[in-house]
Amino acid sequence: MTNSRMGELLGEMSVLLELDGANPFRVRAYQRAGQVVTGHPAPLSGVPVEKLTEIPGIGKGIAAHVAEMEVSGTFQELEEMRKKFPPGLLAMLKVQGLGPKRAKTLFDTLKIDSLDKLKAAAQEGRLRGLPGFGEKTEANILEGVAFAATASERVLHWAARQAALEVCAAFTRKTGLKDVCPAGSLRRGKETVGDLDFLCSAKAGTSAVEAFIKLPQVSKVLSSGSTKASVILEAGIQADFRVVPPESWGAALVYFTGSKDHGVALREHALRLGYSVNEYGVFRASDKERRKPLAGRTEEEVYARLGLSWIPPELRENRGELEAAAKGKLPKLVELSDIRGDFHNHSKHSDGEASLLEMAQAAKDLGWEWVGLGDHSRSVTVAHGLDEARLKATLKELAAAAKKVTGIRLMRSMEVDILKDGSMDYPDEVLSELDVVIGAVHSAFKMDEPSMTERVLKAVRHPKVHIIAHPSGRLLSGRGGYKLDTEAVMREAARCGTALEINGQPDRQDITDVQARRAKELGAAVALNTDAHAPGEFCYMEMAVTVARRAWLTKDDVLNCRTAKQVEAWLRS
DNA sequence: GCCGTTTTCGGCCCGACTGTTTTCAGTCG
Repeated sequence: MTNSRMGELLGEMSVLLELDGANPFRVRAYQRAGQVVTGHPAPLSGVPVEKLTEIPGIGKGIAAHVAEMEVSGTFQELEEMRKKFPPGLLAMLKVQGLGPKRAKTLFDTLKIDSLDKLKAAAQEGRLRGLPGFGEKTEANILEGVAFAATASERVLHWAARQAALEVCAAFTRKTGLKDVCPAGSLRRGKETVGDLDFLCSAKAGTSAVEAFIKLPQVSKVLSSGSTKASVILEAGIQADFRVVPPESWGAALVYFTGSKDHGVALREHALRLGYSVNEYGVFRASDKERRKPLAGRTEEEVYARLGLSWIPPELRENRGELEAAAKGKLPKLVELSDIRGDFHNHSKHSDGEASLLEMAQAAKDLGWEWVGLGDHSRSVTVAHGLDEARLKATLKELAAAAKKVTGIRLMRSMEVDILKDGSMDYPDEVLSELDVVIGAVHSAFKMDEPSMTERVLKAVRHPKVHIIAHPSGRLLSGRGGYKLDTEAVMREAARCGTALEINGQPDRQDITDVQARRAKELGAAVALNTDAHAPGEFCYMEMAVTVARRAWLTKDDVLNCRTAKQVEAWLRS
C-alpha cells in the first residue's frame, strides 16, 4: 500500500471524526498524520511500529492503523466510522459555507446525505428555521451546490500561474499599487492549485479591496470586508485577496504562503521561544494586545526573529524544513539560472512543431550551453516515430544545423520506447549512434505491477539507456499512471547510474517532488526535461525546476547544471 | 491522538467574515 493511499484514509478518518463531533485536537492529529504519511519520502509499508512512532505526528495509535492498513488495506476504526456516515455526506462538505456542524444537523434532522437531497431541500425552503440556518444560509447553500457541481477540479500549476500573473498586472494597472503578489500553494510551487491567494501591501484607508473585486477578471464576489475578499474568477478559480500594511508584509507573506501545516508548526515553534506569530508580525507572547511587533516587514526578518534562516516557499510543507532552518542546514536550491541545457524534446520529424534547426536556435536563444534534440522512436506510430532510415537522415541534418547554430553543443537525443518485454525500440548498434538515449513507456499501460516494474527495470539496467522519461506515466488531468514499484526503480537506477527524469510538462510533473527527494536520498541522478514539442515549450524547464526545488534538490543533484563537457563525460560513462 | 529543556497530564495556532444571533458559533484559510 502506498504512502499517499494511507494518507488519504487517515485524512478521511479526520473528516469523519469531525462530523462525529470528536475532540478537535484528535481530528487535527489524524489530519496531520495523513499529511505526514503522504509526504514521507520512503515507503512506510513494512516499517516496524516502533520506527513509525519516531516520525513526528505519528504516535502509538496511528502507527497501529498504518500497520493494519498494510495488511487489510483499511483499519477497523475507519470502517466503523464509515458505517455511521454515508459517503454522500462527505461530498456535501465540499459545498462552500457548509461545514461539519451544519452538515451533521442536516443529516440528523432531515436525513440529508447527498448533494441531490441537499439541493432539493434548499429549493423547497426546508433548511431555514433549523438551528443555525436562516434564509441567507439556505440561499448560499443552494448556490454552493451549483458551484460544487460545475467547479473545475484543481488547476494545473502553470495555468494557475498565468491566471494569477494576469490578475496582478490588471490590479497594478488599475491602482498603481505594485506590491501585490500570489501567495498560497501557487507560490509554494505545488503541482496543482485549488485556489489563488493574493497579497497586497497598502496603507490603511486605501480602497484596494474595492478595486480588486471590481477587476474584469472577477465574476462573483463571495465575501468582502475592509482587509479581505473572496471571489470567483472568470477562469472558474476561487481567489482570496488580502491587504496588509507595509510593516506587516513579510509576516503576511509567510502566513498566506502557508502551507497550513508549516504555519502551525512555525507558530508552535514561536510559542516555545516565548513569541506569538500572526499575519501582522512576531510579538512577545506576553504582549497580549499585540501592540509592538518585533518583526514583520520582510520574511527574512520574521524567520530570523524565530532563530531560523529564510525558508524558500517550495519547502514550506512541514517536512523537516523548520528543523533544517534552525540548524542552518537548508539546501541551496537549484535555480532556473543554473540550468545549462535540456535532454528531451521533439521536432517535427515526429510530433513536434519545429525543425531541428529551429529547436537548436531556440535553445541557444535561452543561453543554454548544450541541448539534446530528440524525437519519438519507431513504435510510437501515432506520433510519427522515426524508423532507422529516417533517424539516420536526421543525424546528417543535425550535423548541418550545428554548422549554422554555433556556440551551443547540439546532441542527438531520442525518446526510445521501452517495449512490452522491456527491450528497446532500436537495436544496440542504432542506440550507439545516439548521444542521449531516453527510455520511455508509451504502450500497454494496463500491465500488472510486477510485470511493468520488470519491464522498466530492464531498461534501467540497459547499458545504453541514460535516462528514464516520465517514469510513472501519469497525466494530472486524467490518467493515473501505470502500476509501478517506483522505489525499486529508483534503487536500481542509483545502482546502474541511470538518471530519472523530472518532466516539466505541466500535465506530467513526473517524477513527483516527493519521489525526486527520495531519488536523491537513494543516490539516483535526476535530469530535468522540458519534453518540448515546440520552441515555446522550452519554458517548461521552469516547471521542472520548481518540482526539483520542492524535492530539496541543489544544482549538484541535477544533471542539467553540468557543463557540456561534464554532460558528455556522464553520457559516456 | 500527539507530545514533553516547565509537563507522562493537560495542554494543543491564529484571525477575518458571515449570519444568526442579542454575544457568538460556524466556517474558512
